[in-house]
Amino acid sequence: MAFDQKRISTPEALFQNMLDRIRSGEWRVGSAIPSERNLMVEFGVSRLAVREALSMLRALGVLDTSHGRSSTIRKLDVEIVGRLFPLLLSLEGEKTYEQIYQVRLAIESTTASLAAKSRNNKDLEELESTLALLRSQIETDLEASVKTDLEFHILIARATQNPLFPLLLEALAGFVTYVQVLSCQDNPKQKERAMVYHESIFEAIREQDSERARTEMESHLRSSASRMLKNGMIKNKTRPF
Amino acid sequence: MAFDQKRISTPEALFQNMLDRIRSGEWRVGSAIPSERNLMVEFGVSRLAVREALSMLRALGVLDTSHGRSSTIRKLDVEIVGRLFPLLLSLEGEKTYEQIYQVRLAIESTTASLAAKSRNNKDLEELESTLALLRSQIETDLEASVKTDLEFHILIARATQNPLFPLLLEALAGFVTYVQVLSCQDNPKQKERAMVYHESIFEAIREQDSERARTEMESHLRSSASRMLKNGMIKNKTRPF
DNA sequence: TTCATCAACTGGTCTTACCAATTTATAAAA
DNA sequence: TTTTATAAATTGGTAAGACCAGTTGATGAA
Repeated sequence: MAFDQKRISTPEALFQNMLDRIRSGEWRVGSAIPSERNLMVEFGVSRLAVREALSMLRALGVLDTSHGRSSTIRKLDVEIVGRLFPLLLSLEGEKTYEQIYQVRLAIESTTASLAAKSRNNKDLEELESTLALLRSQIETDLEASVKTDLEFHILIARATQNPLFPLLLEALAGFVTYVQVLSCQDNPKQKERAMVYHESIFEAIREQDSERARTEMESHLRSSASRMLKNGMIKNKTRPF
Repeated sequence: MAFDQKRISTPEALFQNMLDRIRSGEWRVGSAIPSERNLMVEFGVSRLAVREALSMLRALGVLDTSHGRSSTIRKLDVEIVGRLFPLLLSLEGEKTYEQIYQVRLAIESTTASLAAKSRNNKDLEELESTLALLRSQIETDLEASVKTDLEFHILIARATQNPLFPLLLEALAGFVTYVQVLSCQDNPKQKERAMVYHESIFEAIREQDSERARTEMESHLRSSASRMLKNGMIKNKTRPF
């Protein structure tokens, strides 16, 4: 009786069935699916079961639902994969700053490099204005500058034109920012040094020098991480929020 | 009137709330959550709403439910990410593949490098035996070799001693594997070429040559990705099942 | 033809009730 | 006393019925 397979519940079965219909193309992307009432008679189940199954599709992001209208199958893009990253990371238990930093370095050295290749003019403008904002904030509102700092990094990730990068970065950064808030107030000089890096990175991206962008980003992250660790701000565990 | 944000429905709100509880650690992984009846009084909603919210958690694989027992939280099932891939592929095959590949390259070039520095003897042994298995499989069971291939990469990620890497890789690689299964049967020669790369990577990790490990890994991924795209394996035709 | 109005959809939510596993408390048996 | 059987109490699974609230489309008046 140990290997007692969990009997699939009605909503679960419906869910699988509907997923199959989507995969098989019976329910095509963009088109409307039958109403809940119709589904319940078709499957011969209660509306509750139908609604639970639909909820599951909704949770996966494959179903678009709004009040009076009938639900439609949603066009999936990589973004929904990315949406799961934050969850993935937050459920992993406690993480050290170093672990997150390692991943961040892996991601961001690539985003910098890719951004230099793929950035368009709009990206460039946004980067520049954010940089300007950041410059003003390190003199006036250090605390706010941390948020802007992160924004700058995310803009770079966005400039890769690959939505997975900003999503992943955001998920990672959620664990780190609050630590930086703690530490930045004490050493405005560090902030200024970081500013120099930011400008170098920006220049490299503007000039589409992907190698330099990568290098500068690496240096930037390495330097800020090492001071973070040296200052002992982090200690060990980080927990989101 | 136009920017009428979709009002979040009750189950949706519950879902978010519960997700937050999980993220914040209020509901810890492995522990049981309150019963549906308790939840409905706590939130002041109907049982239907509670059940729909729980269904969503279930769909993401973060909730373990069986009949008479109370539900328990579990780590996000990376498999469910994989479940989405077939749906993703049917649309923008190449674009999707490329985007995921970019992230994978970013992650894996780093894992190879870090693994060379941090691997212990046990890691080395596991890598070696997996490599041996892989070698035998490319002659006997090509299909199974795809799975072993992935395992090899994940072992490298694990050898970094940073649990975030294998986690991310698993989520990303499920997709790649799926595609490779489609394509590998046709070209065993490619498989052999990949084997050479695998061995180079292994050697570099064994010799703790992190730079070479990174380089070989990059070459390996680049080569396998380019043939994947060139062979037109992805296209849009890949409507599974 | 144009536009307002009103039915007939559609999803959103609650209530009540009962079934079916599981766990626990309880009482009987060893 | 320990063990074991048995009976609640608890938990999830499912159904049916009723309303509410947006949306859509047909109807009919201007």
